[in-house]
Amino acid sequence: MVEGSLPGVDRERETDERIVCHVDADCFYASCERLREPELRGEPVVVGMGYEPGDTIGAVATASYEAREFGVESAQAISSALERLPRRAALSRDADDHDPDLTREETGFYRPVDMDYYESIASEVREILHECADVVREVSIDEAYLDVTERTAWEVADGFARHVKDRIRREVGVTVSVGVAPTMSAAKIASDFDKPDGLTVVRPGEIREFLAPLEVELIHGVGPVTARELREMGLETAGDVAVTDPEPLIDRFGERGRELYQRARGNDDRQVEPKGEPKSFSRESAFPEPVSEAEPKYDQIETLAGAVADRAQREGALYRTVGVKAVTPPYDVNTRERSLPGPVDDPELVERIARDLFAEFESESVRKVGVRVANLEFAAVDQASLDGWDSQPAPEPDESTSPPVEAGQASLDGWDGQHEAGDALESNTNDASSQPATDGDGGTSPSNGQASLTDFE
DNA sequence: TCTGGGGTCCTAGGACCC
DNA sequence: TCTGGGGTCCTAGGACCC
Repeated sequence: MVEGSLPGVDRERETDERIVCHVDADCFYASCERLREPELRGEPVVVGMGYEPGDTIGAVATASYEAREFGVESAQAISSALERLPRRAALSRDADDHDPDLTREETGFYRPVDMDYYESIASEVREILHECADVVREVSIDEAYLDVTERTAWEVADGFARHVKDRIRREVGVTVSVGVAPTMSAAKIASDFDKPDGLTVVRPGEIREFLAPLEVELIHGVGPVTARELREMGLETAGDVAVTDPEPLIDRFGERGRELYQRARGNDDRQVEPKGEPKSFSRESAFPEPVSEAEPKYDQIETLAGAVADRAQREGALYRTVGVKAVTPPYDVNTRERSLPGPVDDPELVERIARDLFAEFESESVRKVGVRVANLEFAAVDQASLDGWDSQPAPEPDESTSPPVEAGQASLDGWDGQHEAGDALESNTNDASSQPATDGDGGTSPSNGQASLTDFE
């Protein structure tokens, strides 16, 4: 019943009176683990990277509310988490390994991240969300905005939200918190307001009052750095920001300052829109301790380059920019990137460019490395149609599969010794970038290939 | 909090073009 | 060529989010 629109209400609505629902799963990874391991219910559960017994680096991805009571938090290092909440298995397996005063109640369960499984649960949730709304924006695996303007009305919005929550709990088995408000930004804050298993409705006209007492870091987009600066400016709450002179905010934070001011006042005219294609793919990994020797770093760069290129290929993405990241002690993040004259799908080239860009850090102490591809273009075709030209089982460096590579190599002259003297080699990157546009043999380059298949999606 | 991984958006300077 | 203004692309870094 709540899913139908009520007679007489939808015609009169202004566009600025949307009904936006923000749905946020409660400690999603932990809930998923409990789904397949019901013994974990009611127990402290910590899910994270590097949680295979024996791993020493890693961090908390999700801590159940029981685990949070011990001070375990998201993004915490595994070592800190284990100090606050020892591993339950350690208690039972090795009685000498822990404080003898430790009771069962002071230990928790640790599980490694299993994204494939969480993804499968998330897709069940997504299905329900799409049945409940006309427009859904998935923000992450456990979070989405719904525009439900046409499906409900303010008078019954809480019943609608309850219905969404109940369906997800009954049909999937995880709990979510829901916020309903006239704007995305207020809905987001509302879903967080009463977690876990929360339901908060903020009606039009109530936004300012709802936001006013909230600490500034609760505003989306305000992190530790901005929060500290705001406090230095004497602004502690959203209400403080809402009534301050916006000029100093704009001077200090630019566009973000303007936006922050508007958000604090409850103004946010963004519409709920589906997410669109990704803009980049990346992989990174940390060493157990900083590495100075070149070899292990290059090995890792190669592995990551391969993984990133593989991901792009699986997703049907061409990329025009390749980048690397080197994190040096104490925690300096360095990035280098290079753009190619045209989009390619060429794992070998990703590897070569990544190695080349990384050379600068070859002999430096590095604690973490990463590889990234960006400037993506998606071939709007299904995998079967891709088989003909870019999904060969063992892709040969075949000119016909990725013509722009040649131009790319030209821009790499000087390090791989492949160049001959010639016009292309005098070109700088910007000159070279005009080449795809002047590509005369339409149909042979991947970008042309995809253009002709656009209608598939 | 001595620090994991995968993303997004913004800014700012320089190159280059008209 | 003592020299304006606008626009775009590229690169590096930073803040933030989950």
